[in-house]
Amino acid sequence: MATTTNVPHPLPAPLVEVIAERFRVLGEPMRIRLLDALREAPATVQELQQATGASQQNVSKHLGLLLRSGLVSRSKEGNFSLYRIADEGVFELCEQVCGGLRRQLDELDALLPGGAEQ
Amino acid sequence: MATTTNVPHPLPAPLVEVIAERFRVLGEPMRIRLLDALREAPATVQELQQATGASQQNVSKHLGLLLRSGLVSRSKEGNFSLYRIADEGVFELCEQVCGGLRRQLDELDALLPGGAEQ
DNA sequence: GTAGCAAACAACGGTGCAGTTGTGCTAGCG
DNA sequence: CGCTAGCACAACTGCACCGTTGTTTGCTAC
Repeated sequence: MATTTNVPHPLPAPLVEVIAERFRVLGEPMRIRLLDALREAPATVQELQQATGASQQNVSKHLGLLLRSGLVSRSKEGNFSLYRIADEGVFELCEQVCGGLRRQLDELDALLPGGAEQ
Repeated sequence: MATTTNVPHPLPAPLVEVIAERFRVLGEPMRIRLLDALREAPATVQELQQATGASQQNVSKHLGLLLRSGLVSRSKEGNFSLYRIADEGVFELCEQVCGGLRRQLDELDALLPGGAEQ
């Protein structure tokens, strides 16, 4: 368990801003898709462009934001730029979000009288 | 650990949208502050208003969004509305974000020649 | 040097959201 | 019944951001 962060309880104002900013970076489907595409292996802008179906400029723009946020890293390979995941923790974040969503669905299922199976 | 979500690797498009939406809800400092204030105990709009320093309408608006997202729940107590955390998992999310930030800071420290202690 | 490709940068409409203002609704109280 | 308090909802304004278009930079090859 690497979650030894012991966040102070009355969250200091600057920390709140930083946390919110990180969440906001992840609050965009395109960026989630880019991170998901990078999960298997590092990729160039072209490959990510094909994987997401977005334009080159759009992909490059979101990658630049992810780069500034420290979620991905870039390495120039000759004529190409190779992007790779810099913080593997994002996937744990996504999984935890999915866990929360699953919990909500279960609660809704419990409210349905006839049961929701099938 | 309840994080047994086994997210599929090529994330389906609708799931991406849902995940991003949840992140976007958390991508606002005011809402993080509200959740943090609710961490100790359920509270009314007034108490949260004093805790955050925002206007009553603004607090109510963000609480309404958190309510629709299923992160908080509401219970009418006579003349007051009592809000409480509905999904405790958000705090784990915040802690993991803080863990990622800590990792980035450590990497930056390692790059500083003279050492950054003190 | 010139042509060509990959990626980044800059500027621009369009959209969505944050915060304010104003109002309505329900619960308690004299 | 009339009044006040607490909260939610609707309309509005300003701003920030998403995605596109056009252009520029850096590198490779001829």
